[in-house]
Amino acid sequence: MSPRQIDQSTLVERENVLLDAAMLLIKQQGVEGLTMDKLVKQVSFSKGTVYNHFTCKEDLLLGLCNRGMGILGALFMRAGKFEGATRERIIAIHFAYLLYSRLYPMMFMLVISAKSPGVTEKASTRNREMHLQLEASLTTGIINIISQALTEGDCQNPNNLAPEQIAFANWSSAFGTIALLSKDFEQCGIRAQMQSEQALLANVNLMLDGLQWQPLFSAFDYTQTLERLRCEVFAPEIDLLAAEEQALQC
Amino acid sequence: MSPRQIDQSTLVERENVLLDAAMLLIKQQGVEGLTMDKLVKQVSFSKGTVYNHFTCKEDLLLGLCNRGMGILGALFMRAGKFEGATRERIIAIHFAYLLYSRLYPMMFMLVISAKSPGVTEKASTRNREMHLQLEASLTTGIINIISQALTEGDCQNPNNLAPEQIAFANWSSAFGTIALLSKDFEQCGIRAQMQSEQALLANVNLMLDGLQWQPLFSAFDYTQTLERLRCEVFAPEIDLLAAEEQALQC
DNA sequence: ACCTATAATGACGAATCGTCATTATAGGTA
DNA sequence: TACCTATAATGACGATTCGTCATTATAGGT
Repeated sequence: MSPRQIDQSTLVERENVLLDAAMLLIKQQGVEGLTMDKLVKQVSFSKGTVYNHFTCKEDLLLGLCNRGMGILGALFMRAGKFEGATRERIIAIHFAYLLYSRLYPMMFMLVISAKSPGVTEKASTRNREMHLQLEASLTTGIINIISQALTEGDCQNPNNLAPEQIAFANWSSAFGTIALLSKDFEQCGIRAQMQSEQALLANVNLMLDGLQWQPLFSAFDYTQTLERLRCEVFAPEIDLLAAEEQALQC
Repeated sequence: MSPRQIDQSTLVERENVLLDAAMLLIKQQGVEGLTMDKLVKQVSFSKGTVYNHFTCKEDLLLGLCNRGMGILGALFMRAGKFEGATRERIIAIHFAYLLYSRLYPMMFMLVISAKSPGVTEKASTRNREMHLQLEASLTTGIINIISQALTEGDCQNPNNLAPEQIAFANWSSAFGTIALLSKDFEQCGIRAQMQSEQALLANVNLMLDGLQWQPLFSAFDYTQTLERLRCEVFAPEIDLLAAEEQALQC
């Protein structure tokens, strides 16, 4: 009547094994290097079983994207707890996004392709719903800070934008900046990293100045905020990046 | 001594035939639907000849991307000639970029993948160089407006950014906004279009306000600028979009 | 009429995706 | 214990795709 029922925990275990292997393959050979056949070879079970977890390659990609959004959410959470002005907290979130894009460049890019109809249509309902949920979770975190800044008067918002519009402006700015910067990721090295951070800081501050979000860029030393973020909040991630760079020796 | 020399003009002719066919395939079946085999079937010559024009699929994609950047450059040129304040001209360029992304959504996205190492490495030197050249041409067009605004005092630039940094901020903002908006392109319709335009306008104006680029958003009716762009400068493109929409009946 | 350097062809091998007939397995039953 | 069955796992296979390269065709010169 109930033969060979599989344990739910081993199921998620295996899914993690698959995602780990896929991330490793991507790290080694790029997104194009990720192949279902290769993935099957890396793993202790067969192709059919893999396709039992992910209905198709697109579904796997969306699964990877979702895992990344989970990681990003955790980073945002820590950034949102930064002790300082609301504007500093927003900057902290932008910084977290930049860190994420450096730690998992391919996952960052996956967000784009995951949104393209070619992927979304083919992926499983489960992963699509999870994706929407994760996305909502990320944005509400940001909107909370914005709402607080609006009510407390930090963000004077002269153009009377809705909180969602402000969140969208932030997201666009960060996404665009990082995406365009990411082409320079090849030229890695501490210097390129610093330049990325400076460019990100410049762009986000322009936008926040436009919102009249106090204190304005000219009235506060936000490089200090960045320094605190590097040393206090995100020290582990910074170390991890440095270690990776050391390993690559470039 | 010189048998069977092919005419240079037929060569570019054929390349255009190939690019046309590729664009059509993408329009019909998405980027994933573009296949070298399908492309060969669509044109009057054989696979070997196709591979004589484009060394590999990535090279073809970069070729498409370059063609798109040429089109975009032409749009930017017209936008830059908009008669009005420098701030209006910058907004005109953002608007041109949005139009481009709506006219050729896939080409807009190609810029991202064309920059990924997986594509760049494989593409031919010729197309890579052309890509860099086109990119430079696009940015200098923008930087010219920025320089003018700086010298004339329109752009007060309180944070003392270099013109290149300002150009990067503009590009990032536009790119990020449009890329994030493009997921909504499926829900086409006039209303979605208007919303996109409003969102783009809101974001770019935040950034320009941050630069203290006169006249500030609160001191000028920039929806009027948009209206002029729609009716005067880019009427043909607007009509084209409307016609496409009519054809799709969605 | 013939020759030759170049251009065009498309059959092919390798690699990929996803399927599905077959095999293995864990629990229930006699 | 021996057997049965519903579910899980397997991997060989067909269908596509990419890119190559041995073969064929062609335009100009002699």
